[in-house]
Amino acid sequence: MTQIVMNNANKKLSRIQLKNRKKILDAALDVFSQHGYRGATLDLIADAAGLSKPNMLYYFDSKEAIHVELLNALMSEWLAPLEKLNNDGDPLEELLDYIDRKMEMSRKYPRESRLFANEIIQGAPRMGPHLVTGLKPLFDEKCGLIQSWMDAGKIAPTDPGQLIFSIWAVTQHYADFDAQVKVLVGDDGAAWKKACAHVHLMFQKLLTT
Amino acid sequence: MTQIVMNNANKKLSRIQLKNRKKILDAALDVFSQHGYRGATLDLIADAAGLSKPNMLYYFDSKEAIHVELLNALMSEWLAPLEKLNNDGDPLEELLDYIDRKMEMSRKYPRESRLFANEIIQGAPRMGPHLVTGLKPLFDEKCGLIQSWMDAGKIAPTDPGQLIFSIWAVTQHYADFDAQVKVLVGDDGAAWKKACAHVHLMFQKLLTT
DNA sequence: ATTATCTATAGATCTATAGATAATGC
DNA sequence: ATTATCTATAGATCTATAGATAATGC
Repeated sequence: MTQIVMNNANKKLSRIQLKNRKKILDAALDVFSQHGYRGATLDLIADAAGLSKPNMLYYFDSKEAIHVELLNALMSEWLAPLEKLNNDGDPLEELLDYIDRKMEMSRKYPRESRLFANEIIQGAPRMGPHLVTGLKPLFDEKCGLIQSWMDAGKIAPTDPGQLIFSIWAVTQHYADFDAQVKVLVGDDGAAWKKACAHVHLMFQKLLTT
Repeated sequence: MTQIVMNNANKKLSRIQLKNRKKILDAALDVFSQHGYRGATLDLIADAAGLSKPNMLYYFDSKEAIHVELLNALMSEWLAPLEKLNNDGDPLEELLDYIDRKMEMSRKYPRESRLFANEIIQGAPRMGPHLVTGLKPLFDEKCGLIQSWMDAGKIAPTDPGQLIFSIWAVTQHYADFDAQVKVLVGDDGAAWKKACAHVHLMFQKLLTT
């Protein structure tokens, strides 16, 4: 199941290759994030990409290859906001900025959030190794940083790992559970502003004494 | 797609009927919550239930009928903890109790949480009407109650709806993203206690001034 | 008599490939 | 010459049903 994909970077791609691969990946992101891996079909993806099914398989070896490519790309995009968290500025500001960035990502990239959520909910069958090799080291490093801030009395003490979980949970909720949020409070700009204000306030209180 | 299922309650079911339906629903909860609707197959469910596929379809008309039955049952179980939130006790205590109940449910019923999450992430294709008729009225009612507590100065002011979202997000995260939580902090009892303590603290701070 | 289960399979859907044809780059 | 696209279809998987047989309740 889990397979290493040699993403032969030294093979030059023509302009058409690049353009069509991009179209396919964008279409696949639509379809996989909405239907999950199994619910997605090559027909749906090909239609969305505006290509025939066999032509699409000229660009990618298989359905799984498309999915793996998406998850690879997603992992680095997903880690970026956390990577930016560092010791340069004021700890509280750093963390609140991180939270704001995550809210921004939820609004701008809900498909990516749902792709990830689908994968994790189903037990990370194709992403497990990525979590161990990519996410965990970064997570541990940032937990250490946050712990040092707490030890120095710069922010209120709590468990750093659990803090990160709760940030992820709250911010990604707006992308992943959008269908529910829409039913309950609508999805106009006003609701979104309330959401941002609430989330900001919540973590501000948590992190100050 | 969306269809009303007349769950003829006046048709008496034999003991075998009851037992086998229960076995099927339990197996289906396993399979649907892990693989999503499309990823689940009748073969997987029948195997898990210990019945042949045709025999299973003697008890339920179709794959979708099984899923609908699960979602129906889920909706009431899912609303129960929120329903208990009322004006009897101290507002802060009421809310913190609700949060503790939700954490408990995440630990005890992760399959139900994931079944629900799968459905919502994919746009609630089979549950949309349930959300409108079942969840929304209760949500609105409890938002009103929480708002009245805030107005009376019993708890710190914030948006009641967003408060409920953040409670759901944080508590359900431990069930839905369990695969990720396990990779990052393991899943021993110690990690769980930390989680409960963190979540409790977070909302306690949020709700007090 | 009614309820429950089994074998066999129809019919739909889905991934992937074979092999021919058209378009493009040098 | 190489790259890209198309038609047609093989082979696997999946939902659901038909129709026969076994088990159970009165």
